[in-house]
Amino acid sequence: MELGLSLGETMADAGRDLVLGLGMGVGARREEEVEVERGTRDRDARRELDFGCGRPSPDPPAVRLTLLPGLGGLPWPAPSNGRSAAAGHLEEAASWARGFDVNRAPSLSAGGAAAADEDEEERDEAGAGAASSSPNTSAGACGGVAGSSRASDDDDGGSARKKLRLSKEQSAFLEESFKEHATLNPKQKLALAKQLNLRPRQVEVWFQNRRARTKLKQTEVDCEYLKRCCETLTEENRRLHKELAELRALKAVHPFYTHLPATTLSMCPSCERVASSSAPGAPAPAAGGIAPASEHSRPSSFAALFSSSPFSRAAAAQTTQPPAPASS
DNA sequence: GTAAAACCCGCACTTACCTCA
DNA sequence: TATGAGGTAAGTGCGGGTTTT
Repeated sequence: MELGLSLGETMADAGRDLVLGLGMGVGARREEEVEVERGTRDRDARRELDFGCGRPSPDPPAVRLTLLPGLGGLPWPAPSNGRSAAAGHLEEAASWARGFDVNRAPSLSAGGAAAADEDEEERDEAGAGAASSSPNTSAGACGGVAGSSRASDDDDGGSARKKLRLSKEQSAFLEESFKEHATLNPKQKLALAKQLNLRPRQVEVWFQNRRARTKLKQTEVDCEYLKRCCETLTEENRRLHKELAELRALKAVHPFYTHLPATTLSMCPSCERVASSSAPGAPAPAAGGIAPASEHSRPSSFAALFSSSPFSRAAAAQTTQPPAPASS
C-alpha cells in the first residue's frame, strides 16, 4: 500500500474521503517484507530480485523496476528490450547519473566498483554482525573499512562530514523506487545502490528520510483535515443551538406543540437528512401532519419544517392573536 | 522448550551542510 | 556580500522483532 501523498489532491478530496492511515503502508507490510527478506537473504538466494518477489502485493502494479539485471557485470546494465517506458526512463536517468558519482572513489573501474559493492554488501550484512547495536562503535562503511550498514561515512579520516547532494536523476530514480516500495530489503537496497552508484547506506538513509518526509506531510494533511472537521462541527453546533432557540420560542408560542405525537426527528450532521421515527404505538408522523422531509426538500430548520405543516398553519392563525400563557 | 544475548532494522530526533531569496 | 530560512543527507539512540546460543 502506498500513501499516495499529494497534498493538493488530498486536500481536494479531504472533505469526503481522507484515509487517516499514518504509516500504515509501511507498518502493515513490514511483516511480509521481513518474510520476503528472509527468503532473499544469503541462505536463500534462489529468489531473483524483482521487487515483487512473487508474493501477492496490495500495491497496485505501478512502475515495475528491473533492478537486478546482470549484477555480475557492469554496475550499469545494458537496457533490455522488454522493459517498461518508466524503467527505460529510469535507465536513462541512471545512465546520466553514472557520470555523477558523488561518493565513490573514481579510481574504481566498473567491475571493480561492482566488486567493491559486493564486498561492501558482504560487510554490510555479515560484518554488521560484528558491529554492535550501537552505531557509534562501528567504523565507516566506505573506504574499505569494515563496518555495518549503519556506519557513518567517515571516509576522510574523521574530518567534518561533507554534505553529499544526490543528483536530480538519482533522486528521481529513488523516488520511483519509493513509489514501488517504501521499504527495501537488503538485496533491493544493494541493487539500487549499484544502479545509482551510491553506497547501500546512502540508499537506506534516503529511504528513511523519505518515509519521514511522507509521514510529516501526511500529518500536515491530517491536521488540516481535522481542523476543517472542527470548523464544520463548530458551525453545526452553532446552527443547532439556533434551531433549539427557535423551537423553544415556538413552544412558548404554541403550547399544543407539546401534545404532538412522540415523534423524534433526527438529523445526520454529515448528510443533513432528516429522518423521523415514531415511538411505539404512536401515530404515523404523516398522519400527525409532520411528514418526514425528503432529502431534497429538507427545510433549513425545524422551525421551517414546523411552519410547513398543518399545525403551523393553525399556529400561524393563532399567532395573530396573543398567545395563551404557557402552561408549564 | 526456554531464556538470554546478539543481531537487524525502522523510527524519532538531531546535526551539519547546502542552496536560495 | 552577509544572512537567515528551508531542505536534506547523515549521525545517534532506542525499541521491537528475529535469530542464535
